[in-house]
Amino acid sequence: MYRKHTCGQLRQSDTDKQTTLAGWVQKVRNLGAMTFIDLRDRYGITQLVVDETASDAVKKIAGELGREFVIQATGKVVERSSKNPKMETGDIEVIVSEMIILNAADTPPFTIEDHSDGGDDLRMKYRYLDLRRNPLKKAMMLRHRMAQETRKFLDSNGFMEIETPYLIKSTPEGARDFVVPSRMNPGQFYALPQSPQTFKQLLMVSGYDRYFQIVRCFRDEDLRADRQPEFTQIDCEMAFVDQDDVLSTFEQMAKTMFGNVLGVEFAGAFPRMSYAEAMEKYGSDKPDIRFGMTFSPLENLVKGRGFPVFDSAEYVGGICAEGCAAYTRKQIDELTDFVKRPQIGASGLVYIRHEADGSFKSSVDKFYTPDDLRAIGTATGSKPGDLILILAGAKRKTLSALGELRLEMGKRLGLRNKDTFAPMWVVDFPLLEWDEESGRFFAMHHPFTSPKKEDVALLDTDPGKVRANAYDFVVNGVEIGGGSIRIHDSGLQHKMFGLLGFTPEEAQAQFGFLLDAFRYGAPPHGGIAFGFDRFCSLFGGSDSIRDYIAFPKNNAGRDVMIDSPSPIAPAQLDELQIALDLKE
RNA sequence: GGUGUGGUAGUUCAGCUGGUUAGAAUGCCUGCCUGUCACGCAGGAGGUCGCGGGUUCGAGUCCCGUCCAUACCGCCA
Repeated sequence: MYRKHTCGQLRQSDTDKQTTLAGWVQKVRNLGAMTFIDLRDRYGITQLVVDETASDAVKKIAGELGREFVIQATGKVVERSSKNPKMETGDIEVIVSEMIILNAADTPPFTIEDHSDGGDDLRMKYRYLDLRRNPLKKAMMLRHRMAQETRKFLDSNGFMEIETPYLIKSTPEGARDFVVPSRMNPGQFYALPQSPQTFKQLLMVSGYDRYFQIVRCFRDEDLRADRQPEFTQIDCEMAFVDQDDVLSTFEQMAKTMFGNVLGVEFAGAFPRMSYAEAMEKYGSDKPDIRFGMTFSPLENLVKGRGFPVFDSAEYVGGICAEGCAAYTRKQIDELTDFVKRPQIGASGLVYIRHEADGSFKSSVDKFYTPDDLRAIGTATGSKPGDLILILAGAKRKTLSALGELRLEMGKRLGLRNKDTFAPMWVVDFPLLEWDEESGRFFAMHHPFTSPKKEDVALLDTDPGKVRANAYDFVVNGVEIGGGSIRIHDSGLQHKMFGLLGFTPEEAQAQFGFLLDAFRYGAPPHGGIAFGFDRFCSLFGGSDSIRDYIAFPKNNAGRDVMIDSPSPIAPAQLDELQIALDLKE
């Protein structure tokens, strides 16, 4: 037995006990005739003391210790003469009588402390050392806790955990697939799943009417702080349900997780907002509703006064930033630069100061009378001391630019507190999205999403107007989950593929298994998938999901620790009958 | 594919309009130290200024290219 207690376990009540601890040397403080050693493991830190009572052998070993040596120490637990209230084990220490080095260690390239001196790439390269640090340990524990709460909730609500294959079939829709060559079928490739979508639908056909899986998914697209090429979903599907059934079930799951993991309770139901309303009021399909500052349409008030920018605009909208009337010229210039950045793409920013004395001053005084400005103030709900910010232009683009400006102002005004959670459902997404470039419709969610019953007739006349039984779970402006009620009728599914530009033959070749299955008794069904990594980072208060993944990939999709991806041996390529034809 | 930011000691960073031998902190090594817990004190070692080219009497500093990291846009049904 290597240890009797862990390094986070001993308390004053254990005084006089004989113990053996094992762990990593966090710090050695040699005061000459006595040496203090902080011994660390997953559970905490306990102070060891080598004093004058120690044998020469123990003293010699104490002198040889370095950071991160793995040691085992035996001794008596005693109350400290000078306690450390900052440590959980700070009331006691262990007077060492025996000590052995289980494994010496090279000096680590960065400090294993809460605030490490290591930079990101270095810590990625030595991820196994980074994981020894408290912040990472906490993140891993949070993830573990959330996975357990998920399983507990779904299990107790009758969901079955069923594994679906990772080696599946490449499909043309959606993200780029990762592919895996098949040795036994030369020239043919598996694809790694972007999600187990079709398999969970087939499970519904099989009668497993409540399924879930905490499952790895793969997408070969460029990375972001909140996007990894392999990521984890809480993937769920239910049969004999409508949209309300799915939403209420998973609203309950989310509330259970908020409650059990964070101790955060929500009084009423999560708000539900249509996609159309989210776009009109927040300029986003994932609004951050921790704060208001919603958009006010202003076309009717501003057009026809000779200001060309507004007169020619398809859309003019404003937000009211509370208490910002005193913004300096420099601050407003900063905001102008912000909205003019190519990523946002507005051509300019108009402001109206609602001064503390009730008067109005604007950057467009030349075109608008005080009464005009007052009317805009009323429309945007401004009070004395507020600043009204107005963007104009093509509707879609301007709404999203105004949305970015709103988020920026929310940040500046401290309205986006990480400890505040504002969950919501966005519903009634459009079924289809027109793509100018390829001149065809794409499924906004995926091709298996059902249209709203009352909109089905529009499929033939105006497909772009059809709303879907699709929904997203959004918290604090982050899309945490999304799903839909699926098509379970093979006729409707055929029609959908047709709208997406598939010939019947192509549809049969790509999704024949699903269309076939629907002919053998498919129940009405629908489901949802949560981005588990994002869920964890939301709970942990971080914008990056990498902190919640034990071994993440870097910006270029590389694992710098194991140095992957990497070339493979010619013999391996030969076996796969693959020849490389690298450009450049 | 594009834009921004960064790359200087093991590590985190400073280094001004180009100018003597490139600094600090921390870590590391040596010595001293009986109550430390960010221990303290004294001393020491440690640098291809990412890489390549250019401008210049002279480049860590300016210019061009390139690589790496990172955030975002495109992309992500």
